Amino acid sequence: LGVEPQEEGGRQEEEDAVQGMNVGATGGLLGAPGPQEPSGPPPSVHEQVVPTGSSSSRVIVHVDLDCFYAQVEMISNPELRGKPLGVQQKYLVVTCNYEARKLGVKKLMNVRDAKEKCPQLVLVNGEDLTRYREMSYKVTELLEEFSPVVERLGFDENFVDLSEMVKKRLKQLRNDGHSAVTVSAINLHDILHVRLLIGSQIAAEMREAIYNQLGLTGCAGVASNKLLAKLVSGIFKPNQQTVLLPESCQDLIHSLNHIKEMPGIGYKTTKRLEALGISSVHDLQTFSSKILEKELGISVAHRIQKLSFGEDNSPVMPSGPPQSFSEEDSFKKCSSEVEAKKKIEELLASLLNRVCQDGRKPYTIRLIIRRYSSEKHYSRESRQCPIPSHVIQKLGTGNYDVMTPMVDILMKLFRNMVNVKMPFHLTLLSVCFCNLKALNTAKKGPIDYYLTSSLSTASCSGKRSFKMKDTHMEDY
DNA sequence: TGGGGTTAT
DNA sequence: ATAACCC
Repeated sequence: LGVEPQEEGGRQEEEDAVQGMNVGATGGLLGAPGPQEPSGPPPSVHEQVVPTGSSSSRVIVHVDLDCFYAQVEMISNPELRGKPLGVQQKYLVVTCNYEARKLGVKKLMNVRDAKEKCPQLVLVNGEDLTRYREMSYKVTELLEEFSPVVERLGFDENFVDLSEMVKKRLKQLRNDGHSAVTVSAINLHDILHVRLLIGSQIAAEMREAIYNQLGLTGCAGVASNKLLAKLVSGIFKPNQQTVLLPESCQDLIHSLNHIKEMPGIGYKTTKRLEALGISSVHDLQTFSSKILEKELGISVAHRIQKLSFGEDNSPVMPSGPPQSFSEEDSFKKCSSEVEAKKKIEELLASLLNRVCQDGRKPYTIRLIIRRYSSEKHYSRESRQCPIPSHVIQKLGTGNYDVMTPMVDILMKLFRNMVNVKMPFHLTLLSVCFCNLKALNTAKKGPIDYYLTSSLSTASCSGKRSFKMKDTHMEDY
């Protein structure tokens, strides 16, 4: 984008800009929030300025944790800090810390290649996602304290709609008597900037909170929509943040070297676009809408062509609790029913623990397989069915065996997909619980809710459960 | 390519 | 149930 990374200097420039509008008296509006000096992440803030404007009135932040799994591992075992660290799943290094990246290790690199590039590389197994998942939700919950509208994207990214928060802070600034906000900034151009800069200050506060409370560093991008916020968060990479002012929008999207880098344009669409001779953002912007609609369907065509202009009106959807829980395992070969059953039992056992802790109940169960095929990229098959109501009822109640009926169901689904009388070769098994419902389907008053919820937590965790149940009942 | 997730059709 | 997308 023709903008140099800025450390302290970048902050100075922005403080100047803000003070020029007379809101600097709020103190460190953009830079380091006050006395966080030695421990906090350097809240470097960058600002792009170039002409042309597309402007909705939202303020969105995209928060993206740095090499998340590796950070969690370094928190679990501080001895790993300072060493090149990779997180391994099967024969892949799925992510690695920045020490490892400096030595040439890349995400999703083969373990052999990684060791060759970097013999000192320390590897930890990351196939069990439990700790990552838990930390991930802590981050989301922390962000929800700032503003309730938080959308998760994977385990390490979150969008937050800051529009309401920014509105409140602007109002507060006016009440505090910052006349420029009421008088000079009636200028529409300036007020857009001010709102984004306030968003950037909130982003710095979010990163600071994530670091102080959870020990994690990450990047943030602030812009007027999700697409732009996401793209801009990746400009200055570890532990920095960037705000996109509207005039820089076109520069940002044209900094993409290929349409495949556009979030929302995936593998398949990229292939189809390339077949039409479309490879750059400019190609997509100028391509005939009519032909694009015919090739991709009106919905996809319209959406991705908007994306190519940096336009994205999709709302930040509050993720809330997960819609599904699944566990999967991949392997070189599974070719017998007994073998499959063992693996399915393992997956199911972990899932039952998770679903129990969640408190809600799944009404549907699904089994997913991947068959071996020598070069036919990717394809999974699945079978699902309702979970019988008598099994659902036993779900929270620890002393009844829920494994046996569930395994029976799963093996029926298995035999429905795989003809076990013929040779087969599977490379993946996965079990998924979905269609989750809160246990109090008969929604009465708050009383009813409180009772059912305490009973379920109680039955979930063994010995403590009765105590918890009693306490709750007495409290009530 | 792993071990997850989501929504649309 | 699958296909597309995201990490």
